[in-house]
Amino acid sequence: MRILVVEDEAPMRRALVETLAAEGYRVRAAIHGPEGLEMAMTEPFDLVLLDVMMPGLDGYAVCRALRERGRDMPVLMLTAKAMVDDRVEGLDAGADDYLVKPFSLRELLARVRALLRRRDRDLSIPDVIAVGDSTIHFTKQVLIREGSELALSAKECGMLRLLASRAGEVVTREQFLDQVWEYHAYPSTRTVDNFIATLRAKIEPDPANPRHLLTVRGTGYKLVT
Amino acid sequence: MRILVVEDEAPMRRALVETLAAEGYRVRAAIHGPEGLEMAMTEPFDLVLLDVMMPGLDGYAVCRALRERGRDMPVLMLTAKAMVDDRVEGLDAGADDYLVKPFSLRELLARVRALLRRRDRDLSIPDVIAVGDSTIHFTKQVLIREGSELALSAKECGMLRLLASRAGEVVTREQFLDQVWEYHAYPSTRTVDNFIATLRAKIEPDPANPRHLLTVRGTGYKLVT
DNA sequence: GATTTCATGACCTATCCGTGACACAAGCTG
DNA sequence: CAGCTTGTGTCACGGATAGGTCATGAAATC
Repeated sequence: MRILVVEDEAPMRRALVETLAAEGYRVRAAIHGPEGLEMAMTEPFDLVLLDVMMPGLDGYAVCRALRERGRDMPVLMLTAKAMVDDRVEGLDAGADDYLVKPFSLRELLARVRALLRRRDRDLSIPDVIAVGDSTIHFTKQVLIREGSELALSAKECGMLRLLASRAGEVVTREQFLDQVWEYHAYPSTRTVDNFIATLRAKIEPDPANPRHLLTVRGTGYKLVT
Repeated sequence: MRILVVEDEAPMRRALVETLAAEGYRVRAAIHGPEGLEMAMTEPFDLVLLDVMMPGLDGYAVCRALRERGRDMPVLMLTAKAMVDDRVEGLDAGADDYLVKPFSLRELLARVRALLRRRDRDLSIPDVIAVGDSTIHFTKQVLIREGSELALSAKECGMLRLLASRAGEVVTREQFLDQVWEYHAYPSTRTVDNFIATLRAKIEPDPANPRHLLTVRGTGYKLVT
């Protein structure tokens, strides 16, 4: 398996290359966006590891350019930010997965393996989804029900996105905190419950008897569309 | 779960030990690198909490020494620095996760839980399994039989997961309590029997004559798919 | 500085879990 | 084979606990 690493910071680049090479991957490295794009266009790679924060052409731009030119190999973004908004930009740009710095080497390898294993599965979700009689527009951050438009806050939107990406599956409170909240912000798990309440008030016809945003006692919540 | 704390500053060390102990973890502390290394090599720990900034043998060196000697328990680094170079050094050294000071104790606990859980997940079984004419979805926490969907409680799901990961083999009541229940909860072994009964009611066509969830008298239970 | 958004704690409720009691089944013993 | 013993099935009740909800305050955003 051939992997392209695009990372401008030398120590991190070296660490990535060495780690991946030690696992038996054939690794090549680019030191900035344009070089990475050039290499990805002219050589065959099975996966691209892309730092978001680079001077000049950043990770998003490189990824977008790749997709526009028809390259569909999985792209794993390395970002210092965990906010949903950034993920949205990355997903729009065509990234397949994210790794938030600082990350462990094991985690990196696990993600790389996962992407290579099921590379043709589309992890992104549509920008517009239907839940019951509601319609949710993620980029607009609104929910439309019975003709009226309700605004969704950033966290509400992030929670819905996570739930929708794993529709029918149980999402734990810790997973919400990991994925939706900032890397360093760790509110109590009760905060999650409160957001569920406000989401229910907006989505459910009868919030006291939820039919879409279900509680799974002892574990978390799940979304049934 | 046993946790080793290696931290030279007394107030921080005390805070860590007390917080973790209050959560029910069995905690031991070392006041400098060599002592921590010695303890980690001679006693069994499930996780190591390692301060980076210590006089003499620093956290990176301790971590690297542990890995070189074959210890592979998760290591959580505590660092005051968020610089890339330091992260890279930590990755090289074999750390699994980072906490950048100052951090909240809640965040600490969340990361500890996450690291400990990651190990349990390696009971790698498929997300969907078939038992008799039932289908079990673990991430959805449901059991489907004859077209209808039955909810599984957290404990029920955990017991099934353990049984399935060792299909055909006998699982003792003690093993159920160890793996499925939380570390500080230790109910009587009869509780296990009760859960078996409710599982049979959901899985078995004729619960009085179990064909899949079999009793092994004097030992425990086993799952035959 | 006003308004929206987020975080926390307290109180209440529903329910799931844990226990003990009893009945019954399976082994063992003589 | 009868009787004893030990282990398991089942049931119902009480209590612990997780989640719903609300009010309050902090923080961010404009």
